[in-house]
Amino acid sequence: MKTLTSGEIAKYCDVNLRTVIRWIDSGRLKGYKLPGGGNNRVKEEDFLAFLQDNELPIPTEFQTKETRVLIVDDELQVAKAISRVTTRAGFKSVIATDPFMAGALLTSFKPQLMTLDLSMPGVNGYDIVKFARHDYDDKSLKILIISALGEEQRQQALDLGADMSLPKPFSNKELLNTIESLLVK
Amino acid sequence: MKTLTSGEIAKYCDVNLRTVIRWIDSGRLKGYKLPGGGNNRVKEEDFLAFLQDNELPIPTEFQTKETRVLIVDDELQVAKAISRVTTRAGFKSVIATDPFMAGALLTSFKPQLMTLDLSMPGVNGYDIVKFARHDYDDKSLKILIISALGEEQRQQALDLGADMSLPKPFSNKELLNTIESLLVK
DNA sequence: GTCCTATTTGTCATTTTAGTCATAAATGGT
DNA sequence: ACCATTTATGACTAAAATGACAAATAGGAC
Repeated sequence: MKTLTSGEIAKYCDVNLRTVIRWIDSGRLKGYKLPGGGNNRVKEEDFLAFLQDNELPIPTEFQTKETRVLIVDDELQVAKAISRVTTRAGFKSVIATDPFMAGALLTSFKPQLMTLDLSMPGVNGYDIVKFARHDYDDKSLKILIISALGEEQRQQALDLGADMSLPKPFSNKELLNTIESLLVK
Repeated sequence: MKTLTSGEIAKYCDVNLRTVIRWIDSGRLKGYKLPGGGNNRVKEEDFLAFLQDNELPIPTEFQTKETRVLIVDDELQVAKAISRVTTRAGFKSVIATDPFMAGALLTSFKPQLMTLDLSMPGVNGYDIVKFARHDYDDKSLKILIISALGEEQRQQALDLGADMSLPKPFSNKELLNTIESLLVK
């Protein structure tokens, strides 16, 4: 069970240490004292409850991190099919049907996984993989290639840094298995 | 996460503390209350949003020192020509030659100004303008249309929310004057 | 322009809360 | 056991909240 010191809470809430101690002493923030001389400790769950009850902003470290999936495919039907699977699996899913939106969503939505159709008009899918691996800051992004192109082209994308590939057409089960295998940490 | 007190905001906005508290209480300025007895805190980002929304002057402490320009043009020669002018004028300049990069750089580089070529293969320039005006958070982004298309098409982009347009070809002087007129605050 | 009204902002006194400082104690690591 | 860092505490200072009221401002109507 993770606990926090008064000083840590002070930093998280951007207030003075003295203030945090007063919150604890007054009972507004539930905590307990160590035997030694009375240093305070607060259970993480109590801290979170405290933040919620008082409508304080929740530090990014404590935000429940949902898993986000970005689906890049110019065929809306295909994209929606993928989205249905990922949404049902509990992932927050967003669709980009053109390269501009793909770029915009990648850097703003910051997904943990991106499914990428290689054959989109206007942009080379390989370039997107290259970008993600060289000029994008989140190297942990998983890239799943979904393409009707041959094995050879899909392999090329893998060589550039994509994590897996799936030929079109695919079954929902295949898709889900592949995605979940990529997202286990 | 940096936060501000009501007093700090009062100083920044050169208004009375009482007034700031009323702004927060009325919901005009988003903030939250500390558990103790209700001292207010405002997240820095909320304060900046508040300043922008109400077109208040931004204190020097919060001003972004450099001005960033994103140049979207699939013709690298043209893009570089624009970049030379903007860089020489002291702006940090970045080039996107395809729509994916345009999207990625718009949301990560967060430029104050974007020059946009309307006729790029793969994506409709109008859609980019629409995105910037409807689904993008920084409404203060200036959009300068640069296009060889006719007056009519450029006007259409302006109707969608672009700030100015410049026909191709253009002189460096024209370009610089236009950009600087857009960036004066 | 003047007058009127509604709204916003500022002032003041008071109470409460938060921050500062110095000192002592506890904690974590070696 | 030792040391560096962090925390607790009390006393004090600074800052913020609040209500009541005054002043300033904006917008209409004339």
